[in-house]
Amino acid sequence: MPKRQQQPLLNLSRRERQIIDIVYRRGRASAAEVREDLPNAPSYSSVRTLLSILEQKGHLRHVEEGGRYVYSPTRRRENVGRAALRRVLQTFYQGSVEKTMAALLDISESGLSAEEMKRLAKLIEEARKEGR
Amino acid sequence: MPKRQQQPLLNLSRRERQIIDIVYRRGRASAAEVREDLPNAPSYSSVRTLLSILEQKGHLRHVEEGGRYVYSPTRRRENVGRAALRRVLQTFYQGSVEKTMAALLDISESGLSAEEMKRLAKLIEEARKEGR
DNA sequence: CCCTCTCTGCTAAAATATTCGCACGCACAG
DNA sequence: CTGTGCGTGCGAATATTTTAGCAGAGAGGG
Repeated sequence: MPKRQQQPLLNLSRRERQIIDIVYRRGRASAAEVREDLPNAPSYSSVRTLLSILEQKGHLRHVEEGGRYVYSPTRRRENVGRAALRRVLQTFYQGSVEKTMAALLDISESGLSAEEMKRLAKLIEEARKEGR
Repeated sequence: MPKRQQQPLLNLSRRERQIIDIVYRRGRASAAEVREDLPNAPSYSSVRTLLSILEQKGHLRHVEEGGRYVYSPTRRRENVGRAALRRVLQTFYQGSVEKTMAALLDISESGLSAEEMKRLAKLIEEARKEGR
């Protein structure tokens, strides 16, 4: 059985990380779009090179669309997000889900709608019932 | 006003990131301890070099203790954690606190105690009242 | 048909990061 | 006092990352 690497994304270089983040945020993106979002954007050429590398490493795939390449992640956003959450949880909140959630609530000054609050309360209630 | 960099930690190289993560997890650590936790650990000498660099960049500080250097983060774990959370939130959950929390609950198969559940429900309730 | 624009693949230089060896200082046991 | 163990700082080789230039292909306007 091939040993699965737990956190492939943690092995990326700085630029690679920035780029893959952008692709995850957007869902899919062309080289030009990625470049738009890059801080201290290098040349178009450089961006393309990095995208190729990321594809070669298996993190991205592309489809041709109107003559240009549009990239998207190979791993589901959901799974990668979970891994990232776990890392934050362990690194900054000593593994405490409660602490992390408190921080999360704190972040959202922008406001959770009453609707969302309700659904969240329900989620927690359910989790409790399931004895998790 | 000096322009404050939003995410200094995002500008770190791979090794630097690994190391600073370890220091945050442990709270404080000597070069030897950091080395223990490093995947594919390089020589002790290399670890020390990286620690110095991180200190020079302002991410770590050290105190001498029993003749050796013990490093700790300069920025509060709390703040850095929040920034990291924000990033995950934006990158993988489209900025939805609700989605992120759902994922967080999902992660914690290990179990939240009834106590924790209760406190969480309360937190959410409070947030709601505050109309956030 | 020809020119122009935008894209890709390939290649190589430049910049950074990563690694480690060596010399020196200090504490302590013998 | 002297040798040994452990830690630091410095300097430099090596490896990786990052950048960008150049040639060729295809689409579309005039």
